[in-house]
Amino acid sequence: MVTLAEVAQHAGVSASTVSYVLSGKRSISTTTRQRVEQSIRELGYHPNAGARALASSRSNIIALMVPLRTDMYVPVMMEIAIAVATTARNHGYDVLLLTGEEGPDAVRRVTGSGLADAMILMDVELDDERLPLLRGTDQPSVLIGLPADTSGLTCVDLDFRATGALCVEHLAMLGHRDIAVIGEAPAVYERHTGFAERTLDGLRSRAQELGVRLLHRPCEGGYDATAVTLARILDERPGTTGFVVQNESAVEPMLALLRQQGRAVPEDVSVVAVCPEQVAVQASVRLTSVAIPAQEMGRYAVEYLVAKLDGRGTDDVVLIAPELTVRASTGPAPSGSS
Amino acid sequence: MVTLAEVAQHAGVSASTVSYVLSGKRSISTTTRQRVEQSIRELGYHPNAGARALASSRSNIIALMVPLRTDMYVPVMMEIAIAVATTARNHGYDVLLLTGEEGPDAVRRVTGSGLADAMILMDVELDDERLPLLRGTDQPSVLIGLPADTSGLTCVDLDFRATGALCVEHLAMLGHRDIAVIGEAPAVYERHTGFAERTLDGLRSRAQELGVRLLHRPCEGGYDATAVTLARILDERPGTTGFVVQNESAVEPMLALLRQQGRAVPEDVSVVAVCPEQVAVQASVRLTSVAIPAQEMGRYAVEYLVAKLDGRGTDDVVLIAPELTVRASTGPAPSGSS
DNA sequence: AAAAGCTGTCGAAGCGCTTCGATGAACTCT
DNA sequence: AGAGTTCATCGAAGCGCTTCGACAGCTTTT
Repeated sequence: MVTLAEVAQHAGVSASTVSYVLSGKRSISTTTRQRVEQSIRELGYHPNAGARALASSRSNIIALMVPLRTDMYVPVMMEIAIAVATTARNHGYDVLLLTGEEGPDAVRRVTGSGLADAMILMDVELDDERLPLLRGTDQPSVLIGLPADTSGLTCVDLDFRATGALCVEHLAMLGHRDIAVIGEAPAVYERHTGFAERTLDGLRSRAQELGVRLLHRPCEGGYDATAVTLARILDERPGTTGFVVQNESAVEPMLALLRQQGRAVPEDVSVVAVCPEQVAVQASVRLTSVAIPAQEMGRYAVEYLVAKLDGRGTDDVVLIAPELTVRASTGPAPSGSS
Repeated sequence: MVTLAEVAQHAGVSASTVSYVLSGKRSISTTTRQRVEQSIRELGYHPNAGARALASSRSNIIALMVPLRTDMYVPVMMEIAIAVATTARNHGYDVLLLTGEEGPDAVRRVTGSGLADAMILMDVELDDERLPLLRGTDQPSVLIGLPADTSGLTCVDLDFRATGALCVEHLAMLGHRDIAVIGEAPAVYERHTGFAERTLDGLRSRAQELGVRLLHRPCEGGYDATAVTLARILDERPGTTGFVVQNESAVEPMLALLRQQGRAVPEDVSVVAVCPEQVAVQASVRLTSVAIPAQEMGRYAVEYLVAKLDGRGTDDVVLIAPELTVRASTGPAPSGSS
C-alpha cells in the first residue's frame, strides 16, 4: 500500500503538506499542489481509512439501519437504501448497512466504536427502544418514519396524514360517498409503526369533514386474504364505490377480484393506491395513486445528516407533501350509487 | 469515549493485557480476564474501529456492491443484502453498502483505502469491468452471479442452466409438448448478465432432448407488455399449453390475462415461474416455481469470504441446485392438445 | 540441581494519518 | 528601514490500538 509519506517523498514535500493538499485546510501554492496531485496519481495513492479515522475521529461513514423483516415495502426500503448510498457518496460518505436484528445494541456499538459518524434509522416504531440512546448521544441521526415523541430528533417521512386526506378528497370529489380502505396487515398496526395509523387518521377525519362514509379493514395481502377482505367489505357496504388500498401486496389481487366480479374499474368502482410509483404504473390497471417517495426520503435523510455533521443542522420533522397522480383507476361515481 | 488505556487502568493491568483479553491471541489467567471483562462492562468500553483497523490492518468490514438499478429483482437483491449483513454480523463483520454507480473505481477505492477487508459483488456481468481489478488484488472477493471467465474467482449463483432444464422437464413430464418462455426484458439479455441466457440454454437443450417445442420471447413485464407478448406467442403457437415465466413483473399480468381469456390454470395451461418464493405463494394462483434462493446466496457468499479471510478458502464456483416446488399452477396437459 | 520450557504479563514500537505551533520568506505599512 | 502581516511549508506529537520481544515466576525435564 502506498502511504502519505511515500507520496510526500515522491513529491519532495513533507507529509503534512500532502495532508493539507488532500484536505484543503490550509492554503498550498499552486505549484506544490499540482506536484503533489501528480504524485498521488502516479503512485495510485488512497488514504488509509483507518488511519484517517483515528487521527481525525471522523470515519466518513453513515450507518443505515434497515428493518430485518422482508415482509413489506421491500422495494421501498431498497430504494431508500440505494438513494441513501448514492447521496452519501456524493457528500463523501460511505454507508454501513446494519440490520434491525441487533436492535439498540447496534446503536451502542456504532456510537461507541466510532465506526460511523452518524446514523439513519428506518422503520421507526412509535415508541422505539433506540430513541433514548439517540437522544443520549451527540452523534447525529435522522429517522425515516415518525415516532410518538419527536423531541430532540430529526425525522423525515411522507405526510401520511395528508396522504389519507388526499385520497378521500379525490374520491369524494368524484362523487363517491361510500369508501372502503384496504389497509396494511394487522401486524403492521400492532407494531405501531405509525404510518398506517396516521394514514387512517387522515382518511377518517377528512371523510368526516366531507361527509362520506369510510370503512377500514386491515388485510394480510396476497390473493386469498384480499378476497376475504373484499368480500366482507362488499357484504357490509354493498354500495361501496371507492377503494383506497394501502398494501402493495393487495393491489394486484384486488384488481383481479374486481375484474372477476364484473366490476369495471373505473366505471363501477374507483381505486386509489398508496404505493411506490412503479407498482402503480405496472399494475394491470394503471392506478391513480399517491406515491411513496422513497428516493426523496433517502436523499433528504442524508442531506439533513450531512448538514448536522457540518454543524449546520437543526432538529426538525420534515413531512414530505403527498402527491396524488390521477391515472386510469379512478373516475366519477356511477350515478344512482349509494 | 472510553479507551483501552482507561480500561487497563481501571482493571489494574497493562493495555496490552486488555488487548489480549479482547482478541484471545495470548493466554490470560482466568482471574485477570474476569477483572478486565468486568472493567469493560462497567465502563461501557467499545474498541475504536479506526484505531483497530490501523493497528491490525483489518477493518472487519465486508463491502457489498449492489446494482444501482432498481428495475428488476429488487426483493431478491434486498433479501441477499440482508442475508449478507446478518451472516456477516454473525462472523464479526459489518457490511459497507456500495452502489454500482461508482463502477470499478469503487473497487479501487475500497481496496486501496483498506476500508473493507473483502468484497461481494452482485449483478456481475459476463465480461465485467471489475473483474481484472479483483484478479489483480489479493483482497478476497466473492461474486454473486457468473461471469464468462471464472478463473481465479469465487462465484455463487443459482444453477440457472439446471433451473431451465428442470422447468422443461416438469412440463414435459406432465405431457406438455408446446412450451413457451416469457423471458426477462430485452435489456437484461443485452446487458449480458448471464443468468437469463443460462436459463434459456438449459430450457432449450432439455427441450431438444425431450423432444418438446420451445418458443422464447423476452418481455418487458407489466400488464401491457405481457399482453402483447402473450398474444404473439398464442398467435404463433396456438397449441401452447405450458409456460415458463422468468420475469417477476410478468407473473401476475400473465395470470390475469389467461383468466380473462378463459384459459384455466392449470386445467388448460400450466405455468412454471422462476421467481422468489414469496411471489409464487402470493400470486393469484399459487405457482409451481423454482425459487431464487436469495438468502442462501447471501449466506454462502459471506461464508466463503470469511473462509478466505481466515486463510481457509479456495477459488471455486458454487452453483446452488434449483428446487422446483409443485403448487397449483401446473397439471397434466389437456388431452388432444398439440 | 541446573537447564529448559511454560505461562502470564508488561513495555514499547509503530500502524498512517491529522493538526498545531513554529519558521522562514516574501510583502506591506509607516 | 524596521516592525508587522501574510503565505507556504515543515516537524513533531498524538489518535487508540495491536503485536513483538522480554522477563519473572513457575513447572518439568535431564
